[in-house]
Amino acid sequence: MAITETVAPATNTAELAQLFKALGDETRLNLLLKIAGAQCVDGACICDLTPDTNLAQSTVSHHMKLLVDAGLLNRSQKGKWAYFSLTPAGTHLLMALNLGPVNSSNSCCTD
Amino acid sequence: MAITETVAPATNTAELAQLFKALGDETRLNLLLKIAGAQCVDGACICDLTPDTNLAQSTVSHHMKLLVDAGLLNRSQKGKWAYFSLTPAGTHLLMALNLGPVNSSNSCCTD
DNA sequence: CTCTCATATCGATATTTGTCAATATATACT
DNA sequence: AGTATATATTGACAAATATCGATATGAGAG
Repeated sequence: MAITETVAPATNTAELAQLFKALGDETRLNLLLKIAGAQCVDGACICDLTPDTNLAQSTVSHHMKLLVDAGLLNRSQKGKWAYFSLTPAGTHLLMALNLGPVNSSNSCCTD
Repeated sequence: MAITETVAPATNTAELAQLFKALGDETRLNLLLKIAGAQCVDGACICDLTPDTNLAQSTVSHHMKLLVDAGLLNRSQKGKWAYFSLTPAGTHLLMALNLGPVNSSNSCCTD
């Protein structure tokens, strides 16, 4: 049995568990899903994401780092802002789980 | 965006996070995958599963409970032994993630 | 250069979680 | 009944984690 390399960046159970751990927090899961929903625009910056959470900015920043480290999100600096978007692996994972607006036709922008 | 009911027993982000939390521990993940691999036979009992883990019996029992509570495993008592097997949701989830020996043709027993 | 704003990092703390040993429960077997 | 075995539950403890406030970093703007 091969741990899939198509769905996740994980190659063994330890890494796979780490990936699920990243998803296993409601705050992070909501952040991820919100970013998945923002794929049509430009991604999302922490300033956009923080208000919904009712958490401190530092806490949100910490969660984002975990999601990036898990290979689910990309981080790109644009001026003062840090924008986050799904990695291919993250997109693939959400698709496999039927989560988020990114489905088989990921042409949400061209509609 | 609807949280899928096809892949997971979860209906909202809190439950979904709980599901991922159940998967987000290497011990539990290994237990789950081993049980997935034992689907051909009769499921697996804790006495079979415990030795591999190098953990106390009570710890394994505790993890099994979490996996059952997450909706991933069924528990059935057979005499003195408790046997565990994947729920349909658990099977579906592993298939979606391309994990375990249970793939699109789940006819592992008839081979 | 200085000031401001967005984000990251650090240190501290409260909560959660994984683990074990001990005990309880429940199911056979004699 | 009495014993042995398989699993669950309980209580305790250590490690991990989520959170915050304070501070640091870094990138425009004036």
